[in-house]
Amino acid sequence: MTIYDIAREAKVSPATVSRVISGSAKVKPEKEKLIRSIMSRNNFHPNAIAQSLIGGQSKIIGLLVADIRNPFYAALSVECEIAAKRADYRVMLRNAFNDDSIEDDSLDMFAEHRAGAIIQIGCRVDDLVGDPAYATHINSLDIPFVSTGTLDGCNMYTYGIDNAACIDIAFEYLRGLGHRRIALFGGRLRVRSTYEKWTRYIYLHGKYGIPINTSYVQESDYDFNGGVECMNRLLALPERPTAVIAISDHAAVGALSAAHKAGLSVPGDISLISHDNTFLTEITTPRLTGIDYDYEKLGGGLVSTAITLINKKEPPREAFIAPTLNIKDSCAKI
Amino acid sequence: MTIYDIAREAKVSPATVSRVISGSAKVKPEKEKLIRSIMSRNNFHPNAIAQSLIGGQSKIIGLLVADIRNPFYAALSVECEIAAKRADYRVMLRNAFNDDSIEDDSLDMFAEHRAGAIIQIGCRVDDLVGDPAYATHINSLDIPFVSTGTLDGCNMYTYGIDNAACIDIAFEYLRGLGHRRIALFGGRLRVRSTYEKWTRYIYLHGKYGIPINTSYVQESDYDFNGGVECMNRLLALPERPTAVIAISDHAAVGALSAAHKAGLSVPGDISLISHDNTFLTEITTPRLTGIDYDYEKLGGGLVSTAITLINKKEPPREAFIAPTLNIKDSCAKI
DNA sequence: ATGAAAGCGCTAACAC
DNA sequence: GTGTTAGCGCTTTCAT
Repeated sequence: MTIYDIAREAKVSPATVSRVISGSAKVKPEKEKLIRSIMSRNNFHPNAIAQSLIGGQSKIIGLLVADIRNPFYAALSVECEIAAKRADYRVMLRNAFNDDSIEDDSLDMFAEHRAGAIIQIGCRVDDLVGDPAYATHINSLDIPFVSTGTLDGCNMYTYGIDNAACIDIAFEYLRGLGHRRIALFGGRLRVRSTYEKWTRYIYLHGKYGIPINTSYVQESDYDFNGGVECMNRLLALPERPTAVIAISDHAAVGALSAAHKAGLSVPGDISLISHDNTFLTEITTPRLTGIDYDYEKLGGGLVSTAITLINKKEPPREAFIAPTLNIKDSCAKI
Repeated sequence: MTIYDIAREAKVSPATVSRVISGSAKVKPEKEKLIRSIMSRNNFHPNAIAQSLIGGQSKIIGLLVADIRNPFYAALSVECEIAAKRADYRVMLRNAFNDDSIEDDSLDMFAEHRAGAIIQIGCRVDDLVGDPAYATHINSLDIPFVSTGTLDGCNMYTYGIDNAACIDIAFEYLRGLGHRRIALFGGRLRVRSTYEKWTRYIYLHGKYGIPINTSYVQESDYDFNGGVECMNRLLALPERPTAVIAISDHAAVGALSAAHKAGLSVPGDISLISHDNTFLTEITTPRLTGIDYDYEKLGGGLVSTAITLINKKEPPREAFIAPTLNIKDSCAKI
């Protein structure tokens, strides 16, 4: 079933059928009605492939994420999909699993499908020190590239989160509750967002003249076990912190578990504040207070930046959304 | 950059370039080497759109899930993507969010992209009583349709989970631990998998001559709050169960939380067994014993069924993988 | 308002 | 082994 079949049945030219599909030009109402009825009677679906072949570009946005099983990426991907749909674009999702070769391969796959734009969330765009080869690869594609992160030497656009502000909010909140011995843990310094948070953490200590206890800053994986390990290390300290900022919900849940196992009450004995506000914060006891993002705005911003570029307009090179504090039950006055 | 440009530069015909891209026929090695070098020097990516236009079909498998933020769907989607990639297919993911109109729209979108097959996990293929209109819609597409569920009147293939076996395993395990007052909760009877589990639960009571306490079977949402509510209802019973089978990890976490809030120990006072074995089972205290699925096999089976159909072969109409028991810390001898 | 026809980038059948 | 050529289904000038 093609527009030729429809045209023959409606006794019009294929061009006329095309016009009613795309609405690109006026067609006599009675003809249009006839054509539409023939199309629906035959379950006709215009061939997006043929349509794309003409423009040299498909209405697909390639979405490359680190791992959709991580609730943060899942939440953000969903918002990207919704935003894309609103603009009549579809999302082609790929997981990179922190495997460079999958990441490269995904880029090529998007290129082969002539994606209008590529959005990447996680993996090499998160590195503090970017991989030049990856930047070159991206540049060679000549496809608009948007990310929550950045990559030096890459012609790209960033729509991300204000990481320093995350720490500002968490720190000020804890400080307002009377905390002075505040730890920050989880994550890797080679990840830019984490690096920026750590930097801000140090800056704030300087600002308020609080001495820095280097043991209060701990590196780890971003997951449950990372949180467990960090918390155990902190609890073993001679002078343990009264409050803890975790780099992710997942790590925070691990930290909470470790604290409970050590017989401590949260927030009675130690306050805990998290990042990402995924559903995990709702299923723990106590529920986790944490830094929240407007996922809809973030996903919408990524997509609209991408679509602006597809339309040959110039969006801002960088934009950062402001995080907010979502107060639940895991922090208390000291 | 097209194969024509490559051909001109290599002084061969476009067909020869096509041959080296697809490997569909022998090409003199020196020519092939030259062509490949020209392609890579120019970052040439063969146009998948043009390729698809010929076959009338793309190498895309449409994957329709209820909600990727649910860890069960995320785990399964990932396996589908990996399996598809291995067969040189790409996955186009769509979330339906239990919204019928999005579900229908997604189907049409897949059809427009000439997806080779559609895999659906969740939503209307899970209903005990199928929606005939949806079946008609699927049938009209004339695209191979594979699902973990089923839909009456629909020309489709099922690759799912043996739900009765889930209950067999859980029930036998608890029975072996000495439990006789076993509750089953969560989920909705209008969902086929849940219905099958409930049915099996009742059958097993008959088999062992255990009287059924109708209050021990509770309907609810599949999420955290559903679990909380069910557990609270069970705990309010004059004779409360000694063990509980939750319909999902999410609900189990809620149940655990409710039990703790009521001052009960799990598994000391009450045993808890879950379904799905997502990462949630690892982040609770105690870690949750539960029914596990071989996600890789399930995702692989869905995809290979789809690809078999794409290749005009006939896979089994129905296949069900056997669940297993993953023993952790939430069940104890009575 | 509508039709005719060229062409998007590629593959496959056919010829040599 | 390799070139020629006819489409795949659609959009889009260019006429009318």
